Amino acid sequence: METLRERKKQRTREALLRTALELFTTQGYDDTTVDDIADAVDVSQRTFFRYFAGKEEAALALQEMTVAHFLEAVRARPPHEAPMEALRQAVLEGWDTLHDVIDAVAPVEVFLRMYQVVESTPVLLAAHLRRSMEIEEAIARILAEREGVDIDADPRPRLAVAVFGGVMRLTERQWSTGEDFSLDAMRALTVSHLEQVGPALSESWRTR
Amino acid sequence: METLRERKKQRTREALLRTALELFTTQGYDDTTVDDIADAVDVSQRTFFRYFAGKEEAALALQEMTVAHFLEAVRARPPHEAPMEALRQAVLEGWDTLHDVIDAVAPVEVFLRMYQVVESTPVLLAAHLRRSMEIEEAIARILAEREGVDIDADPRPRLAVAVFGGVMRLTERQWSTGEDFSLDAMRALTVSHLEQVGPALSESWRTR
DNA sequence: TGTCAATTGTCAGAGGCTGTCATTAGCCTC
DNA sequence: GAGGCTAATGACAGCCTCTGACAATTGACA
Repeated sequence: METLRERKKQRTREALLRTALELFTTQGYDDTTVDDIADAVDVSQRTFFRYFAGKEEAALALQEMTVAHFLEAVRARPPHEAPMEALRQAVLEGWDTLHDVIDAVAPVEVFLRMYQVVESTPVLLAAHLRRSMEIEEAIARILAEREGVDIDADPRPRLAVAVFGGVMRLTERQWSTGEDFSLDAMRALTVSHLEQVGPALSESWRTR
Repeated sequence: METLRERKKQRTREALLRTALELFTTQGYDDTTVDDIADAVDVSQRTFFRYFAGKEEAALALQEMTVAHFLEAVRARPPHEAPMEALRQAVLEGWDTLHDVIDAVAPVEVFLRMYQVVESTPVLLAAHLRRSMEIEEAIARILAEREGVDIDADPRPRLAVAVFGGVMRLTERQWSTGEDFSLDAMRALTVSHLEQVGPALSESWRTR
């Protein structure tokens, strides 16, 4: 944060983001116009669009901050771990260290409430899912490198990530619509779901 | 198709849809405005929005037509099949009988090209993914009923569908970006991917 | 044929987003 | 520290998606 100019820019961006999140979580995403946000920060609407590609980008900014963090966690997993176990541990680690990434911008509570906003706002949920797809591709590449296989010749990296991603998205949904909306609950649900993937894929469920 | 009024409505809707698909597949989704479509059909823009909730709905209309068809295929699977196998057969059956559903509105080629448009247009891809999520919930309910388990007490139906859905979305993506963009290729890729899910989830990939 | 209801067109307007251009304000050099 | 340079902002104007409201049209039906 060198010059005054850069500090001002930083402050404007943070003010815009904080205000946007505040409005999104209190009056909802659709009921918040870009003008509302810009007016509250006392800048022109045009300025908002110079900092964010669109309303969506502001709404998903917090989640985006956790992405790099999670990818790094995957990369840092010890090589002897099996692929799925590495993903599992990386996710849990990501939740456990969420504060380190989020706190500088917003309290974790805002992050959690935004999660619900995303899940309950069709256009945001759609954007979130598309972004998740991109992230899955990135993870598949990390996994392939980790295991020393060619990602274009061997389908297993992308398949493993697709399965993992499917389970994680289900977990997100269940979590955000359930009653216990805490990080602990998310952690527990993740563990539980990953444990039951095996049984769910087994031949028959009736021979339980 | 009783009255003249209803026939006219039907014709207007079909003209709008056909024109929309034509324009989307030739000049792209983003470069096609609703006015373009309405003008080509010689109706007002307002009329377009009376037939379709938005541009998206027109773009995804063909895919939507196959959904009910696929759900029916799942329901029709013999009860002795294991859940995952039932889903697998239903999907393959869906592809094999695509003509029965699509041909009345558009040639299969248009369906295939729209698939590529959807996959390469961010906003459409996002909408498609969100819709896929809703469909997964519907399938999970069918599976739960089939197997006689409580969908809210037993996580296995949703988990199985989440895994299956993850693999199918990967398959869609690989297919739409590959060189062989035929129904046969889709069929083959589906079979191949589902065969390799097991190995991809196994402990280590290096002991191959 | 005349009444009723459904379909459509027209108009106005909100909201997201972009290009353009003038203005402002920080930065840097002499 | 005055002046030139450049980055950031504001102010418009405009396009596109989508919606509400109202009037005009057109099919349905007695």
